[in-house]
Amino acid sequence: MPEGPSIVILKEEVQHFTNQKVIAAEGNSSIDKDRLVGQTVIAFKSWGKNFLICFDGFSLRVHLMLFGTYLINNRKEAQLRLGLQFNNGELNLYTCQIDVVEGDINNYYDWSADVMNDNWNAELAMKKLKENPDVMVCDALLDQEIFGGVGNIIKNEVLYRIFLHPESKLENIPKEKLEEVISQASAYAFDFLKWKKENVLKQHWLAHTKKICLRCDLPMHKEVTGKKRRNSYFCPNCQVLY
DNA sequence: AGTCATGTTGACGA
DNA sequence: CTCGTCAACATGAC
Repeated sequence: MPEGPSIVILKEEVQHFTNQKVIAAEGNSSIDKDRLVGQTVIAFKSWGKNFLICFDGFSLRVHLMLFGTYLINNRKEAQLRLGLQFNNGELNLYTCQIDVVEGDINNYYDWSADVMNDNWNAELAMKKLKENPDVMVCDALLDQEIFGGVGNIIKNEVLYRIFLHPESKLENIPKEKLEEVISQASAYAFDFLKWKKENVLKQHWLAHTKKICLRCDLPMHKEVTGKKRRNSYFCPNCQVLY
């Protein structure tokens, strides 16, 4: 579910509920569900891995974390976190974190930091990378303040694509290579989106979960890297450590 | 069947 | 105070 492109898909799949009024709201979420009833959805948005349901004066911020799922016009046995009923169907959210954001959502999110947003700003990302010289690139890619929407799969695939070792420190990486980190973070997110829609995402993975490097035939390394302690799949032969 | 994982936060201790 | 570490949450794919 949870990387940025999956949230973009969710947003697209619920577009027919835009301008619809909430008829009923249920589920075990601790937010005030009564407040939602009678409210009209103004827009569905996404910021990185956050799915946003915008009403007049407030929004719901939904984060699917690692195991979050949703069903449209369908239900399952699992505990319902939040279900919204509309006249033309229902949206059911499971295993997610939901908060209320008061006021204008634009005051909470910088759209230029979301790699899939129309306002994504590569120059700003470069500025942030320069401000963190001692950070490893594997951590930088997962930093939602810099690359909103990038998750562990995108991280691993981007680094493999550009022949860059996950433990390279930003200050040691040549400027041209840093530019590739930034451009591919966004480019791969859109490839991910396309492949996921076609249900062929996994077969396009070149690094993530792979045991052998398809470029040099040597074993891939699976190793927890960086301060964020996430698994990196990489080829120590092909991916340069700066 | 057991293992692992597309994520994040907060508590705790050094 | 700050840093690192770890538990916690909860589900589905292989």
